[in-house]
Amino acid sequence: MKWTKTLIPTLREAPADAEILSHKLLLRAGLIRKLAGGVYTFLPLGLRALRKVEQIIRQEMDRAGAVEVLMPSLQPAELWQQTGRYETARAVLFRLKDNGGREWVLSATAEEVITTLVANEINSYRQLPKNFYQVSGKFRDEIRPRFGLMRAKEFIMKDAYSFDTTDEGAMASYQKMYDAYKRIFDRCGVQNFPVEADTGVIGGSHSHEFMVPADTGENDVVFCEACGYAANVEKATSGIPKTATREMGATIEKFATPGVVTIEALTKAPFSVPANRQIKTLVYVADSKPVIVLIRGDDQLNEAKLAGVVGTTIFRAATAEEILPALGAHPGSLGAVGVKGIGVYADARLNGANEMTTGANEDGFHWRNVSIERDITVTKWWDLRTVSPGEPCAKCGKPLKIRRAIEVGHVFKLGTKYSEALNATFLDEDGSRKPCVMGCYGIGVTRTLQAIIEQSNDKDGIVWPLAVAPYQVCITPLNVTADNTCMKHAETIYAQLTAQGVEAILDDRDERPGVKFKDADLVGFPIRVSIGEKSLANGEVEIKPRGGAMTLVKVDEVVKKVLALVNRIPG
RNA sequence: CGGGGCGUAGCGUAGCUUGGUAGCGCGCUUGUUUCGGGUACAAGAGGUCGUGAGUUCAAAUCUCACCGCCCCGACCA
Repeated sequence: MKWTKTLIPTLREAPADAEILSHKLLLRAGLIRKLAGGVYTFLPLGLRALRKVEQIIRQEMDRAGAVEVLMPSLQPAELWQQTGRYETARAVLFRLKDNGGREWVLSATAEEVITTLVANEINSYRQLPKNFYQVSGKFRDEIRPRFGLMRAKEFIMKDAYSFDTTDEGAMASYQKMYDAYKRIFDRCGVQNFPVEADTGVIGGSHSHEFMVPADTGENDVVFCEACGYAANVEKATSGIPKTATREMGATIEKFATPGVVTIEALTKAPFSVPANRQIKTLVYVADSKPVIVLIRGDDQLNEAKLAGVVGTTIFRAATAEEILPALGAHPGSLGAVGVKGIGVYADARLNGANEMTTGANEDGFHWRNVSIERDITVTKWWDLRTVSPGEPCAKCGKPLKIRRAIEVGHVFKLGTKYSEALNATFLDEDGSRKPCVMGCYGIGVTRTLQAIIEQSNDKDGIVWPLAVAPYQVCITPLNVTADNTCMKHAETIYAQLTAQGVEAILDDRDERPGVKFKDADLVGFPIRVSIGEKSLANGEVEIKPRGGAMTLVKVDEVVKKVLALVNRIPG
């Protein structure tokens, strides 16, 4: 490809609406342009890089035994109603009506469609297991698109769905995908690691997210350097001790605490109750019903864990106006002592705790000497607290750390939720009809592309891993007039490399060398071959790996050297 | 949706407080120059100042509404 034939609109300055480095580089290097918030056009170079990522994904999915299909983006609303997700996923679904008034949704994911297909086409255990995948546009009405491709309203996702006859089979399918994901991200040249992930309201124990470490990531990952434990903070647990149980005896007692409405205030004189002897009482509204959440005064609630126990993600903190009639006091004086008729979910760390202090549901009063077991009716004990850095690892006891990361992939064992709802059943060997055991596996393709850039750059621009670079080699003649020797050599080298299957771009712009070098660095081509009159006088041209040192090679050796570089660099 | 901020040429921005000729850098066009890391000089094109209403003799500037965009929070590949 010749530079002047394609479109590479590089920018010296980044548009003001780009905040993080990878987003700025995507724009500055001329890879994408914004059409609207969270909606982007891929320009020729961006598309080439995207296709590289997709191709790696396809190869590894095929290798893992999955088969590619392509499902429609337009899906009938009834299908989503059958699984209940028309309501539960309402917030992110793009919904529309055709001119006849029929309701549709734009594909946010494809469990309904693929499960319907399997329900219709697969009848026997002899046809299983199967794993179908696709690479396609997905639409989510994100509450807040941000960071360019990181969180977009329209994006490219690889989604795969496995169907097995047994739980063990499903686990094997899951493991295949887990292994394939590791290979995919490694081949993309991006640092990555799997973490245990929250399974949300579907439940189950098997879900991993693949993370790319980055300070601009939207996920907090808890990890242990000593034993390798790693989990999304939404899921992570630690070996932190439970609250000490003291000698029983003290009787529950109400005391006046005028004006004290925070944990912090109660730790001070004259009360001097340490935060770890207080019970924090939070009120949430889940599925329009109030629920009470109890955690220790010095702990933080983890809302993802709360979602797991209340069985819905549709919840929010209750307002003071809702709390007053329910409990009889304002936030700051709340407690669960004697409360009945409202669900009370207590963090496991409080199990067995006594001589605790908590609000009395009477403004300006607290209880002391509360024994949870004796004084509070707990609906369910559950892990509800958020792990903090430095807490001991539950497996090995060493201190845990937390870091930010970008989620690029997610593998999930689904079970039979969808196959039951949509009747994806098969006849087993013994003649009995059973629902398929499913798994689903997603990779954010466009997000992965940006994560690679976020991780792989320097002050001059992108530093593409060879495997995903839009072009492997940029040939830069410093003089482009047609009869000039630089240009003639450039054309020859370009033709030879192309004939050898190397993806090369020839910068035939009549620009000053500085401009060409800056642009080549900004775009980040892994190898640059520069052809100038000075070195040509010695029969030499330059080879410079991006971010590496330049070497001079004889003109007739350059193709061989470049081929060696292209083959040596992993990918 | 809650909180904060911003909309002036393709990009980055000044001007707004205190109303009166719309300015600068980059990019773009033409010419000269330069020719190994964003050359220099000159000439030029390019603007509904987000949209609409209001106040005023006069609005980029003041008021109101709407739209769009960005950041923090809830959602997720």
